Amino acid sequence: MKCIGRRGIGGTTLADVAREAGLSQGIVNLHFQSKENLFIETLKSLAEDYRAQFEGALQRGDGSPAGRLMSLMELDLSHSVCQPAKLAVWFAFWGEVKSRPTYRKICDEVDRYYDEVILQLCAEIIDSGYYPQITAMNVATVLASMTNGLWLSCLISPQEWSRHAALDAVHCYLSTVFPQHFRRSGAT
Amino acid sequence: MKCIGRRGIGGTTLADVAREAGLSQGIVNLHFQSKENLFIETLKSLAEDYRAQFEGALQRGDGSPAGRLMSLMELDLSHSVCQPAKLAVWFAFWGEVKSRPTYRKICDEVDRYYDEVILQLCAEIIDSGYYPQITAMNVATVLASMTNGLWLSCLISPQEWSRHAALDAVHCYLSTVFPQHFRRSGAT
Amino acid sequence: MKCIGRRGIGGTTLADVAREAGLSQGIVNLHFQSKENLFIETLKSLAEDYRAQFEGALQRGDGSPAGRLMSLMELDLSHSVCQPAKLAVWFAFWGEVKSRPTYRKICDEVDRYYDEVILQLCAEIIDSGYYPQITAMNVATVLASMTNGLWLSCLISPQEWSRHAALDAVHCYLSTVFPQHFRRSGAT
Amino acid sequence: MKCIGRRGIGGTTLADVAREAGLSQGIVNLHFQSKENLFIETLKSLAEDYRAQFEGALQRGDGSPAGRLMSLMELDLSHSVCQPAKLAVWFAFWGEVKSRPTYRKICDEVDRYYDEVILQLCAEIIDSGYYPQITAMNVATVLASMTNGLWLSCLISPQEWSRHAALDAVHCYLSTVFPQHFRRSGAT
DNA sequence: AATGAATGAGGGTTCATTCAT
DNA sequence: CATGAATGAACCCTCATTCAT
Repeated sequence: MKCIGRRGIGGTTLADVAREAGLSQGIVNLHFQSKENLFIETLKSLAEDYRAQFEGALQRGDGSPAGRLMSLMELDLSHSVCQPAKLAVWFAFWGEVKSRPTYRKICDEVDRYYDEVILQLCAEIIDSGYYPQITAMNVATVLASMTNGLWLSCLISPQEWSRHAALDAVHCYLSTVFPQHFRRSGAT
Repeated sequence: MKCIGRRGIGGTTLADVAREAGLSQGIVNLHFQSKENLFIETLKSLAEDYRAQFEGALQRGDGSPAGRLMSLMELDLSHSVCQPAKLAVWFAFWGEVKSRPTYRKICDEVDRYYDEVILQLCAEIIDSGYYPQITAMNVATVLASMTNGLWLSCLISPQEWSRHAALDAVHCYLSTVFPQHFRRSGAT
Repeated sequence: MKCIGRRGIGGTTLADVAREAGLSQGIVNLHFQSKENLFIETLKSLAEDYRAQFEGALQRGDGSPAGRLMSLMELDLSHSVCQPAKLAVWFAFWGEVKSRPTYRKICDEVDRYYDEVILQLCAEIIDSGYYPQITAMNVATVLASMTNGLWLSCLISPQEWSRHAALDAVHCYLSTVFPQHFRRSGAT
Repeated sequence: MKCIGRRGIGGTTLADVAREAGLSQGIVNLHFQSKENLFIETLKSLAEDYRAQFEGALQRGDGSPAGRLMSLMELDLSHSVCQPAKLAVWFAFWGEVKSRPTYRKICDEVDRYYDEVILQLCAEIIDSGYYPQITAMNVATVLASMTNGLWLSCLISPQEWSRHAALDAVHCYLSTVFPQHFRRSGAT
């Protein structure tokens, strides 16, 4: 991941990886069979890492759907997830998704699970309140796409981009659509 | 762009490009000096193309800030912008942004202009209504990041992804934050 | 010649030559048929130029063999012949002589003529004096090789190399072997 | 060196070198990093080889300055140094000296050391005799340039050129300028 | 007579992969 | 298990040469 973050996927050579790991070049192929497979395992590990944090965030909080939803949003905009070095790796893989079906499959799986959980939480929130004009699908779509989009800003203009402003925007949005569940924070 | 869409940036060779263009390999370097420069020109052209459509969308509509804002959102979710083949190229470049400062500069410029216009439109909408609890910044952040995020979904799960559902989500969001300017549509 | 002097023979491209001449690339081949032929014509021209100066030097002076010989030596160490830019071209061709028989033939012709004239002059000098222990061949060999060798010094260490010191060495040599014909100059 | 001798510097390809060495093409760059560096190492090796022979020649002989000087001259006109194949490599590099500062530096170093030693030997000879009209500088200049020039003859007209005639000329010259140290040989 | 866009072979170089040790 | 020298295919790029204009 360090290498991909530094030089991109196309610019990463097995020699780089071996050097970074302090190992010989041969051992990389011995363990991963091929460069392609190394990348796939990297992506899998990246996905698994994210999923673990995701599960952790779900456990945290007061247990209410709104709390868990907020917890997930905070994760997506946390320092851990938003580091440009890590995001660069995600975008590197997304950039190859079109031409590598295997990458797409893994990314798709993460996305699907993410969407599913968000959708479920939104549904629970709507069920436990009175929101006649809102569908869970609409809110879930907005939330899921927002975080992805915010990451792009983080990647492209890292210095100017403020995680707090983003979190503020998310909270503002939630308090607008779900006023009964999310308290209005003072606008910054 | 065809080649990048098919094979990614790393997988695109000058031989591919030349074959696709029905020309000899030498002529590519004669006109573009280097592969790197060819990619930069490609990105510039992509950015210019988007900008042209962007300006076009700004002119369309009834001229009101709300109309223009909606027009931009419709553009971002239009068939023209959302074709996976085109998005693949954008993501291919975003995937390299971290390791190629030149790519970042071009992408950043597009983003900056986009954000600026959206922010201005939101500010005008807020000025022409009564929205004491909303800041233009918050709404602009949500909108800008949403479209980027929706493109990722379009890229990763193209078959399932519905542009209309996304547009619906955007409209739902706008009618929630700006009820005086955006009529509530029937939920899908 | 300018191009060869700057970049060497291997580094000279037809595009360089055309640019230097302020002409199009096509016209070079139209006139010279091929790059190889252009180089051959260049070498021929270089040889002819030298030969013209050589003949000129032979006419100059008082007409005596000793005077003509000295005149030739002065030519070889003159500013016109010793300019590094020109010498570089000669050495560039000599560097290719082994692998290009045509180059060798031209260089050989120049050399042969040079040796022949020098030898003849030395013979005349010996005949018109009393030098029982000297053969014309020996002196001619020394003189001919000296000038070639002095050029190499001029090429390799141009800044430190003094044409006057070289000329001094030549004169010193001649006054030693042919004391009746060359006056001893004050040693520098 | 074999390849350079056969095809010149510009005509030598890495494929040639690899084939000559019985190795793959990749390994050449693995060891030498670049073609340019391969040539530099070649020139260095050539220079070192010559220097080793030079030192060897200095040790040989009776130890007197005159003996050592003659020994060096004999080296320069020896079969080992004068083989056209080797000279071709030297001239190939000299032909590029103008456009390759690195080549010049290496050649210059060899030359400088050579000149210095010859000059010193001449000075010692003059000191140990009575030569009021000769300067060490003059003789050193003649000797140093002669050998270089004789090499050119050897390269250009190898078949006709006789090392013995050249050595004879050198000896004749030395016996003329330093009659007390060099015995007059019978003229050929 | 002259142009310069276009060709395509061949160059140097990189790098995933193999394999003797 | 591990190494790293070696391979060779494929890359980008250069450039002599051609040819329609």
